[in-house]
Parts: sequence; structure tokens; C-alpha cells
Amino acid sequence: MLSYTEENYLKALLKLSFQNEDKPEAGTNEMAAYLGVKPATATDMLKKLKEKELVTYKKYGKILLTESGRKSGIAILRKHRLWETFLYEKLDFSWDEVHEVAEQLEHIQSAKLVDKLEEFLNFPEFDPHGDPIPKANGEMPELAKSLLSELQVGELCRVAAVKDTSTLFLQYLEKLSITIGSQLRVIDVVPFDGSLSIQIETEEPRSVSMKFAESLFVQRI
Amino acid sequence: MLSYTEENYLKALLKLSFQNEDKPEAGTNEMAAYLGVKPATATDMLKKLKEKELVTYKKYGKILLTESGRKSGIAILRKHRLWETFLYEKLDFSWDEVHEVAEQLEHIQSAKLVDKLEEFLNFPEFDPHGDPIPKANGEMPELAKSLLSELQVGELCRVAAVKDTSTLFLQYLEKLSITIGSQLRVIDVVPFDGSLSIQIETEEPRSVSMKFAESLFVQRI
DNA sequence: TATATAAGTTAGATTAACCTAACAAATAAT
DNA sequence: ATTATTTGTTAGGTTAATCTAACTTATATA
Repeated sequence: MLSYTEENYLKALLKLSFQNEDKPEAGTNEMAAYLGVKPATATDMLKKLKEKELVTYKKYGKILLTESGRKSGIAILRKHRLWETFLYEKLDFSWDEVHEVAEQLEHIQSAKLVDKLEEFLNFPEFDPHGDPIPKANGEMPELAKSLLSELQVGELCRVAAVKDTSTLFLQYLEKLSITIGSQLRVIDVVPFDGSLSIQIETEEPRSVSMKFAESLFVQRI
Repeated sequence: MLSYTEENYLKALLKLSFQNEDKPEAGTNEMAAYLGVKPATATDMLKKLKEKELVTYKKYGKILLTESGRKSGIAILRKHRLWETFLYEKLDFSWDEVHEVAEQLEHIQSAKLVDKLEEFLNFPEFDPHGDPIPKANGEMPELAKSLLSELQVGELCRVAAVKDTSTLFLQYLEKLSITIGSQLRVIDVVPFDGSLSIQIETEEPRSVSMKFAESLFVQRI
């Protein structure tokens, strides 16, 4: 059985492996920063995780999840995203409130609970942020995502997920009334600074920064 | 903020205070036994709780919740029972499966979560075991107590309290191994003298007098 | 009342998760 | 290639929650 903390390390490693797309390994400092602990602490924990064969790692080397570690990580991510969906859909939590609570709920131990929760929610494929919810067998529904910044003038898309999950960004989205599924059209692109003018649903076009456009995953339609 | 463990001590103390009806205080060994730790461990923790003014207690003396400690305990009990209700009603957990998971869920920190959960469940007054769910303000719905003599043949109930507190009656209860919480079923009623045949837990049915049945408060389940 | 038993405390140790400070290795910059 | 910087490790310490063993106080019994 994994401790609360061990679970957090595995989940962090998994998330980092998603972030760093093509290189799934992470470094000690990266881990420590992500988890808000000191590097020395991460080193200690990584030794323990290695002992339990959840990560492969050697002194001064890169950290990688083993198959078993990945499986555990996915199970936690699954719980996290199912709980987020529950909070959002059933308990009227807003987009930016779900994460913090799901962060606690993801550690509840009960196989039955997770599966029943999934059933109760009607086997959702994506959480409120548009991220895929792993299935019980570990598979993840794939979604053809592009960044908003990659679209051409005139293209129409649907908001699929956020790349940046910071509260500030989520609150900004809320202010713009953009949610998962919102329809956007790229009206204009300013090559000078990468900013672009977009139409949200049927509203008046408005300008957003390149940083913004690089933080939003969309699906072309 | 209270730690997971501190919360458990407060809840235990509250539960023990319910159990020992008219004397709400508990002893170190009692606490330790209830929580599955050694008495020495309980002593240490009680000192800490005293420091935080959650219990009143002096060396070799009895342990009692302060007002603040009681409030915290009730808040945890509230969460526990709301979660049990959720598991039972929404996720098809069985009666005996809910406790273990609720034991974990009760420690999730989020005022909003509890209140929204309560709303989602339609402000239930009792949990699946028939125990009252404290309201947000700490009040407890009184359980509708009936006299055993008011029940119909076939009805199932839980012993809630005694009306007669005489030693003779209490000793008789002890002999029958009936305590608060014992489950009884009315098997038969004899109109002639008001005596009735009851099944105590899963034992063989036995006969008791009308006087007996009029001295025991029960809760229908 | 004296003593035996039960109840409770203290002291010292352990483990998990964290820290700081000092050091070592790897990588980047001149 | 040498140095500077970044990255990672080690050693030693802290805190919360637990333990065992030895001790003390309170209560029950003869």
C-alpha cells in the first residue's frame, strides 16, 4: 500500500511526463519544485520509490516511472479527474474550485468507490478541464488537441482543455465565459506579438495575448 | 487546523460520550482501546489536545471535550454521516460497507463540500444506520423514539434509551445482553397481557412483559 | 487498612516526511 | 579546457505519531 505522499510523487511524475511530451523523464529539482518540497526531500523519497520498484533511477540520473509506478499514477489521476467531474457536475463547484478538493479526494482508498463513482457519473471521458479520465484498465481516451495559437485566421474550434491550470488563468477564462466546449473563431492574428483576435461563441471579437493562445487546447471543427 | 489523528481522537471522545450516556467523560485506556493504540500514545495525544484547549484533562483525571473540541468533533461526525448517506443512497454501497470509506472521507477539508453534499442529498436527518446527522450549526435532529410496546409485529428497531433507570431494570437488560444500539425485532404480541416475543440481535426469540416493553425507548429502522 | 489489581504516566526509541547546510557531479559559458 | 553555474546528494536534525518497558497513582478486595 502506498502512502499519501508516495502517491503524490507518482502522480507528479506522471504529470511531468505528460508536460514534457517527448521525454517522459524528470529531474529531482523539477519534482521537488512541482511538489513544493526541497530537493533533498525528493532525493530521499525517490530512493524509497526505487526500492519499491515504482521508478527507475540512479544517482544523478533521470527519473522514470516503471510500469507498476505508471499504473499506480494513472489510478490516482483517474480518481482525481472523476472527483473533479463529480464536484463540478453534481455539487455545483466552479471550474477553479474543484482541483484543491480533488487533490484530497484522490487519496481515498476503495476500488469500489472509484468504479461506482464512475458509473454514477455515466462513465465520463473528460473532466471539467477537458482532460481525459483514465479508464479502470488504465487506458486514456485520446483527443486530437491543438493549441489555439496554432490555428489559422478563420478557423473554427471548440475549447478542449487548458494547458495552464493556474487559478489566474482559470479565473480569466471564467471572466471571458469560456468553458470546455465553448466555440471560438480566430478572426485575426497579429504577427508582431502573436496576439490574436477571437470570437467567443457569438460575441463581439476581442483580443487575447499569445501567452493566452498558447495555454488553451482546442479541437478544430 | 487539526491533523487527521487529532480529528480521530475528538471523534472518539464524542462517540464515547454518547455511549456513556449520562457521564460524558472518558478514560485514557478507554480512548486507547477505542482507537486501537496503546495507552501511552493516548496520554501523549491528550496532552496535546489539552494544549490546544480541545479537551479538559489533568493527570490521572477524566477526559472531557471543551466546547471548542465538541464543535470540532461534531463537524467530523457530520461529515462522516453525510458521506455514509451518500455512499449508501447514491453509490449503492451496502450497509456494512459504508463505514470504512466514510472513515476516510470524513477528513476531507472543505466547508463548501460538506454543505453542498448535504444539499445534494436533500438535507437528510439520519444516516443509513439510523444515527442523526448533525446540522451545519451543530444541532442534532432528535431521533424519533418510541416505546418498544408501541411497535407492531414484525417491526425492527434499535434500542435508543431506557425510560426506567432502576438498577433492577438495568440489571435485567444486562442479563438479556441488551445495550443501547442493540437490534430487536418484535416477533409476536399477546393481547391478553401485553407481553411480547422479541428477537434480540440474531438470538432465539424470547418473551418479555408489557412492563418491560413500556420501559424501553427504541428507534424504528 | 493493607495490599493486589487496574488505570494512567514517563522515558526513551522508532519511522515517515520533512528541513538546512555542506558537498559532489554534471552541464553550460567563457 | 577550465571555471562557473546548475543540479543532485549526503549528513545530521526536527516533528508527529507511534511503540515498549518501567514506573506511579487510584481503585477494589480481602
